[in-house]
Amino acid sequence: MSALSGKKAAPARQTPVSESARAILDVAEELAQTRGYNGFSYADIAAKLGVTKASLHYHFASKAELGRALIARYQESFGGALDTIDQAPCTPPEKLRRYVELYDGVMRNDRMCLCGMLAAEYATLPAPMQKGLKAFFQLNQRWLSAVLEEGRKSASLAFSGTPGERAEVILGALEGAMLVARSYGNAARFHVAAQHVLEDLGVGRKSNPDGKGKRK
Amino acid sequence: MSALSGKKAAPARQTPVSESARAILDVAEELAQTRGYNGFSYADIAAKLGVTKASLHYHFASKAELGRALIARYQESFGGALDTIDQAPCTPPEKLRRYVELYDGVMRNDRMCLCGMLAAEYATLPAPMQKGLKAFFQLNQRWLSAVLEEGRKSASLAFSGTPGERAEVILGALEGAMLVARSYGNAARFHVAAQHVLEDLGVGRKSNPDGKGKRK
DNA sequence: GTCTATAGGTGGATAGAC
DNA sequence: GTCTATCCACCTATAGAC
Repeated sequence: MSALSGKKAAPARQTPVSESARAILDVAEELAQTRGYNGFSYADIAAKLGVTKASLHYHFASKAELGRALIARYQESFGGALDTIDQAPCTPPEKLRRYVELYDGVMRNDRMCLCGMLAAEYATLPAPMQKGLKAFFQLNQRWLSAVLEEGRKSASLAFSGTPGERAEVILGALEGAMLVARSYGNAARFHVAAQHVLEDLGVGRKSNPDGKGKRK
Repeated sequence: MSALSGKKAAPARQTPVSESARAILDVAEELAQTRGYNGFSYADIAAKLGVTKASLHYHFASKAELGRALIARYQESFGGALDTIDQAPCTPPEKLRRYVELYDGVMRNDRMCLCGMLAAEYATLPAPMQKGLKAFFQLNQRWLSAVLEEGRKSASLAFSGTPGERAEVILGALEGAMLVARSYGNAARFHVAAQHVLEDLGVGRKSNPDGKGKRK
């Protein structure tokens, strides 16, 4: 399964790593998304893969390096998904719906956004991972800002404040909904919350794909 | 300093613990709110207090017990703050403003909500702590639901969906804004995001305390 | 590339003196 | 209540054989 929902968004020349390294990253990613960076060890990964801890160090010399690679691959994968959305000829509301679907897919997988998870542990992370998190959130914020601006111009989206400010609200709302849903609710409750976030922007349901109609 | 912003909301008969236990909880709380449950150790607390690890075990036999007490005290403190808001004669919009101020205070203290932080590590926490988190989020959701329902009846708040659903959106948005702000932005950016969350409900700025005027 | 073996450190936790 | 001393499990990481 891909790093995100499962859709392979173009072959996407991922960071050139061996097949073994990819398998390690897959397991580490799942552990990081469910238990956090400080919540798993090389022993956990080794056990799941049926290898020894020492062999992991051959591919990733340190846990810090593994963590850095984890974020880099996630960002690449997520960025690819955003590119795919941009390449499809669709309206700003439809773009936002697809954006939310990315998060929906993660939740249905019983995980939460890798970077949202790691953001909680920010103060304990090595500097390269901290930089990676900032870059990931900026990537999201930039993409959302562009979509919001386009939507405002075409009157297909309605919101107060600047596109940049609103992008931050949306990003926070989705990350937070995942965070809370994992302990308090579930994937279905996340979906409901996410739909309300879309509604607030004037994005209708799928039965209204042009997004012109607002409810409330 | 109190568990929250700093306002002492009534003497609030906190869980009956010794002065030493209180000091331990204070330090542990700060560490948990900045580094997470898996991001600090008894050694960290002992160092900050100038005592030995062994003496900590006298007050809290296990880290799991310390974590449980941490959440219990936080919930008690937070619940007290909500009671204080309810006892003051103010409108639903004003109640929400004060609710957001609680979170603002936490952020200005360079922390994030204890339970939002621990929610990320949910899968790694002992069962009593998991139950505590659920209870905290339910407390928030119930309180917000009641305020939203009251606001809808008096037409001082406007929102789509049920009060319960909207409460979840608000809670997630605030928790997520804190989460993201700590790595990507700062307390000031959290404040901006939180104000937009209020605006979306038709809550105006302080210059308009009755909350009747909505913008955009 | 993967293994065995181990180093060196830190985690939570306990026994028993004071 | 707090200390010293210690236990043992686990952590990341390395050396060197295969």
